[in-house]
Amino acid sequence: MTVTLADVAVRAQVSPATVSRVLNGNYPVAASTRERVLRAVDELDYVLNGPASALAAATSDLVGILVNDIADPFFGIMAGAVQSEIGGPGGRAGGERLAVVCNTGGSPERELTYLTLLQRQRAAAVVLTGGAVEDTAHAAAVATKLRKLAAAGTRVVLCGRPPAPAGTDAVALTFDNRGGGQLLTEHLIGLGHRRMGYIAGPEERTTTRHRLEGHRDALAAHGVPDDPAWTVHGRYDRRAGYEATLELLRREPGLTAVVAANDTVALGACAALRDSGLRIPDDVSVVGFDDLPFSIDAVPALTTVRLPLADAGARAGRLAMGREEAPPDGIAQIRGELMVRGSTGAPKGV
Amino acid sequence: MTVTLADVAVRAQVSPATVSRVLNGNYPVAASTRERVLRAVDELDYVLNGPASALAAATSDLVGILVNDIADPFFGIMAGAVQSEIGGPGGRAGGERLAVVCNTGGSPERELTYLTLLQRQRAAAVVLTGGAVEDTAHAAAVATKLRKLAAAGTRVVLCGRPPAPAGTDAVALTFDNRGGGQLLTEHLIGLGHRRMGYIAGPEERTTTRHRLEGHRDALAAHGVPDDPAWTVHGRYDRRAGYEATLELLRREPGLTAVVAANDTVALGACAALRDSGLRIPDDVSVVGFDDLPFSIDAVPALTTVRLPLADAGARAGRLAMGREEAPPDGIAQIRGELMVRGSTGAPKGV
DNA sequence: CCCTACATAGAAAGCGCTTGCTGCACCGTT
DNA sequence: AACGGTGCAGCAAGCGCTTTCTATGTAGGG
Repeated sequence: MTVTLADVAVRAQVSPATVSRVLNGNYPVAASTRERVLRAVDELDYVLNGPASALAAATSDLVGILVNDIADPFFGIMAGAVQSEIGGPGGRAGGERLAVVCNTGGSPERELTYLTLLQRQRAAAVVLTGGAVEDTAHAAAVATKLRKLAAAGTRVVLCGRPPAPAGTDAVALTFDNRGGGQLLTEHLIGLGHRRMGYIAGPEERTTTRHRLEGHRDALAAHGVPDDPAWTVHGRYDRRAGYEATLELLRREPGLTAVVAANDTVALGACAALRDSGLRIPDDVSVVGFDDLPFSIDAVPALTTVRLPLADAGARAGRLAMGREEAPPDGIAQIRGELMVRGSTGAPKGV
Repeated sequence: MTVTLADVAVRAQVSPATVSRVLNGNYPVAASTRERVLRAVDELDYVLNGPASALAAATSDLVGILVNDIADPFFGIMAGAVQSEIGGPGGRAGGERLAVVCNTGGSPERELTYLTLLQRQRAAAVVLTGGAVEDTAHAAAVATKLRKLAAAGTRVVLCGRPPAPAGTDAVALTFDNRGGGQLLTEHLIGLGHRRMGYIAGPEERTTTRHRLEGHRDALAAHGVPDDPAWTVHGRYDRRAGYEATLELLRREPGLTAVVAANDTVALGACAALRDSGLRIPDDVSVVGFDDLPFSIDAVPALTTVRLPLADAGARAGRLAMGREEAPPDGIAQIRGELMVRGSTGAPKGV
């Protein structure tokens, strides 16, 4: 019923082997023969059977991209950039690759399951984005999985994620979350803030920890008091930012600034402040992290740290395709850039 | 080197056929045998070879999701919902399916290429999201492709997209863009607006046309003048909204409202108005479309039409899996809900 | 004019899995 | 006691492609 390689071969009056070679272009085929084959392909409207091809060649053209939340532009931007580089349609590379974007929802189990699924598909490469979960058992399981993937010829790239344990020869592009956190808090300290609330992400994520550490480093470096009660953990979403802000205000009505784990959380914080009758930045300054597209449209525009998400994703894509050399030691630290905008100002009375 | 079904069979002292049947669970296998097999699978850490399985069974567990822009939450939300329903890890269904999210960037060619790629992979289902391009040649090409996919057993679902030509037995979940556009403009007319600018999306998209038609229908129905110069086309992004607004202001400084093609564009419009020294909604009212999460955080919050993106995506996922009955005629119209918020008010002097 | 070299095409052996059919116990019937 | 069922397991034939190895035709070199 469906057209197969053999059908094309018959029509072009050549052997199946020749058709395969024309299609793969990795073996000399006389120009006239090639043309005949291509015409037959066209006339029969032949479409290669991917699974069969993958089975015979022991590799597929699938590239997996693991993200925590596909509805979050933070991941969408990276995923899009990866995809544009791996040579899918419209990508600049030749071979046509299919990007498989997998939504883990931040769940370690799902992450593992997706890795198995990709292993099952004999994926050509896997890109893991976003922070890792700090759970020893899980980290070990992931490392094992990655090692197996690598052993099976799947290239593994971490994008915006801390390096995997040694042994996994995965290339890592990590964001300098710590440095970014420091930048932000130093900016606030420089403006005169001394009582700053911190809305952190989920406790067990590396991203959360690093950003928070950066904040604390800055506080310590400048001798600014750091009350544990001024830090609240929550999810990386608007709602969490809203609620955490109300909670912080309850605990310390005298806060002059709120440092949010990321831009989305910061928006929630802004909403909560506004609803509490506080003006930004006159009463309370707010900072975010990531510089997602909408941050500039907040009113006032959000002071934040810009992460080059698209660049990082593109680079990860190239690394996944072996089109770019891995950084020394397989690790590259990517810095963020402080974007000072309207949501921060000097505290009242300074 | 890699463990195969045969290895497991040897270890469990059964035939490969039995192992396959245990794994697929679609054939009676004695409990004791099953257990032995499962233990062997576990001990050997066996991972099924997807391509081989797909080849032999003539179907795969890949589900394709085509989106215009993966970095846009509009699509991210739908894609995430589809994915959670198709039974990937964490999904409620049993079988483990891999969602392949394909980023067309709105390009017809890429759309076609991706469909071919999915056809090549013998995808179990394909979900197309977002408006279609109104180009006869392209539409015909897509229809042909969809027909072939369907013939090959791939289920096709359109989500937020107008129904495909008859013959393609694709189920369509379409958004009532026209009705939504009408709602918005009627709301403005009701507030007293008479000079409204309209920032439309790219000309050739169905979504663009339908929303614009809704707007014009409302104008006509209420006898409000409709100057063609008050409509500007642009892309569906913030930048386009910003520039289009400046252009509209240049053409007609007396505008009292700006109707944007979607929320993202509306944000750009707000920024342009603000930068022009105009207050929202005191000087100019603004409305968007879609009600993306960030719309409520705009200041003032955006009046818009809420589209149940997550619900629609989930439903599309279920349809793609054959877990939900198709609507009569294979078409379901999904209405939007008017969300009146702070960005609209009566024009000055009313 | 024969021999070696090169360029191309073909034959055929899998790749690892699924599945229709067959085989064989064991059981309840007549 | 012979027989048809029924429940499980195995055999073996592919699924459609890639790729190694071999065969052939042609062109040059001696």
